[in-house]
Amino acid sequence: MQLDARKMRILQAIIDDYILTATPVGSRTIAKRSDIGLSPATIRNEMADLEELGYLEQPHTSAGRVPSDKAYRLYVNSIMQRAKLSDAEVRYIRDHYSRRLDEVDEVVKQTAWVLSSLTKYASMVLAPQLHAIKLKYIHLVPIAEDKALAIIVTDAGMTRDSIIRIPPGMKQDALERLGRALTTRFSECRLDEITQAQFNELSGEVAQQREFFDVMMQSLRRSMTQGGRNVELSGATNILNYPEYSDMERARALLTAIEEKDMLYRVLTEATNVEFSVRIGSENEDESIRDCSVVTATYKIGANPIGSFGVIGPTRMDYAHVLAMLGLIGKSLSEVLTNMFEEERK
Amino acid sequence: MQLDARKMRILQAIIDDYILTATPVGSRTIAKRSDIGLSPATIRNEMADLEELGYLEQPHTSAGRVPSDKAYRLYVNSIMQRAKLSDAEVRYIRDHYSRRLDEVDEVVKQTAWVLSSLTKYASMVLAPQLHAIKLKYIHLVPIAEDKALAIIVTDAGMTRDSIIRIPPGMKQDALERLGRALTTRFSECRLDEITQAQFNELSGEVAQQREFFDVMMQSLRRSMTQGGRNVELSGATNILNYPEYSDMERARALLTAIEEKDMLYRVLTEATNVEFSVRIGSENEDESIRDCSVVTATYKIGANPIGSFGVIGPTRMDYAHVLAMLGLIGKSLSEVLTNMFEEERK
DNA sequence: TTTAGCACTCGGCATGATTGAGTGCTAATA
DNA sequence: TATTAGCACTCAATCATGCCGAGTGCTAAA
Repeated sequence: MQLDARKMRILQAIIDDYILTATPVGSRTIAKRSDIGLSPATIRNEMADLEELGYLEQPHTSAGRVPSDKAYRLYVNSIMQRAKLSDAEVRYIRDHYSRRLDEVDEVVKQTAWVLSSLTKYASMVLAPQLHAIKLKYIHLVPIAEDKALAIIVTDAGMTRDSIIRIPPGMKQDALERLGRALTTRFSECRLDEITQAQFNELSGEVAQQREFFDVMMQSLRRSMTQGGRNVELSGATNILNYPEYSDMERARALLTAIEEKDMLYRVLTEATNVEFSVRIGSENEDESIRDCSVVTATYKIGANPIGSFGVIGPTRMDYAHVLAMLGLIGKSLSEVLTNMFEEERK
Repeated sequence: MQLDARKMRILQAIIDDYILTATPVGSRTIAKRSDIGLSPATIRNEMADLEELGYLEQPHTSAGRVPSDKAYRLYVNSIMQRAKLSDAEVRYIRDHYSRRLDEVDEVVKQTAWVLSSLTKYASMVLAPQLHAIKLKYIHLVPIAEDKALAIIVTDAGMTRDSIIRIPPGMKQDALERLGRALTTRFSECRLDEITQAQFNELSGEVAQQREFFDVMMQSLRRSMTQGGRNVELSGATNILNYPEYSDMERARALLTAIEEKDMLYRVLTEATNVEFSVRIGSENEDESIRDCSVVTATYKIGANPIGSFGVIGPTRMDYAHVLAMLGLIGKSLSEVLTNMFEEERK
């Protein structure tokens, strides 16, 4: 069902106004806008049509109209124009990412903070899913009679290490051979996809070291997974500023759901598959955020999408603006993280 | 100014009632309690006295009385009896700490969760301040031509390691000598107290390696400090359940202050000096929590107090009960962490 | 097809009366 | 002298009431 141009314009005007004011908008308000040039009565007729088509809703007779989720969806898909960030915004973001940042945690927190303070919505950042990154080398270096250092180097130039106990009697050259064998077998594999089963496929001398292998993988995997389920949150209380949450019960329900983080983790991991995602109200899987919108974007290390981040806010969100911000922040975040690991490689 | 026994009993009755109901308590309510045996009129006289002495406050004429901060202080210091946890509570705590927990982060999160879900207040846990822990050994082990592994072992049996580049031409035995020199000099020192100045005191061959030392210390310190400023938060939205925060403005102000975490970090680091601490309303340094109470306790690794944790809630908090919980949780937390690092030593 | 006009709806707000919990004071009582 | 009953008074909370204004739908005229 295609809407004619006039209905489109009226709908857009209603959405624009509602995003700004959060109060149901009436026919007079729209009529007064210079660029429409129709009387309230005409607008009323059109509005009645739009309501019938499911784009508008009336909280009660004698109130104005409110855009429905369907309207926002149409807005995001067809009406909305790409927004441009203000100079101040661009500078703010640039500034925050040009600072010295040398801990992943810090960058993640920073991002959450920048995002929530710029958008005034609740922001969330999924920590990098390092376990999803690809292996390049495994080195095994003896450091004492019964201990060795296992070092893995990944795709993106990141290294992780871990001290492990080695079986008595294992000599340096055996260790080196094992390292090489593992490297040829598992190079290009994702760390979380390396299983015992795959190890068992290996034969010869290497196959003897199964127990040793298990311990090593567990230890390495742990140091990669480190904080991988972590969701950094910022500005959750921002939502208390929006009149749609002036009702305590609603506010509490949403805040509680956000604070739990489980749900956010679900939403964000799913969102790691698409560069940008917009979920409006009832489009959300999760019950507790069916009256909010969630907008997310992904970030990368090198060329691998490795995590996602975004905001939660009322459905009358300024989608164009938020998307523009997510774009720039995602770019900056990816750069910083990529540099961080590249540098580690040296 | 000592209160006579009867005033004491009346005050206690008022506090008990107010903690339960959060509504100003009147003379009739107290008189009806079987164990007092006085008429409302008498109680009124006593209440007037207590008000004059600063233990009670009246929100307005014709309302009942509300205990003042001073009253709670008296209650905590002199009236309150040591509370006993219910079997269910003890079991709940025990259960949560007997699970397999092998990441510090996890234990910290767990603690915050247990605390907030049991108390129904907002809970906070300061991550272990590992930089405050004492050094035992420094080992330096060559692993490649230009790289070595620096390993430190602490007091509590914890180890941390870090790969560092070594100056060209440095041989294995020189490395070992340096390690020994550093160990004798810095054993028993806190990691965050080792400065370049102290290094400069060293003389001979070792003193040549100043740059190398700097890099190493920085790298080690970073891996110890890891997450040290972190404050884990849980159940912040619990405070929305208390009628004292049914006013949106107040609720938002408090939630925002809590969410910021800076203030909590300040409060908790300070609280790491005393085993238990109770700060009632205006006793709090920080403006934003002058109408709450903060109760904290410390936890240890081995014998070293290494962090603290606690709750934030309305001043009419059930102090005795909360303190009992903090006691048991602190004990469990200390045990788990101590085991964790002891085990690492093996 | 558009618009002016009109009757109608309904939430929000100010007003005012009522209620009830609680107080302080005074005078009687033990 | 300490306690208590009685009474006048205060004040927040609650509820009914009426009014206002923003907004609608419908009809008839342009």
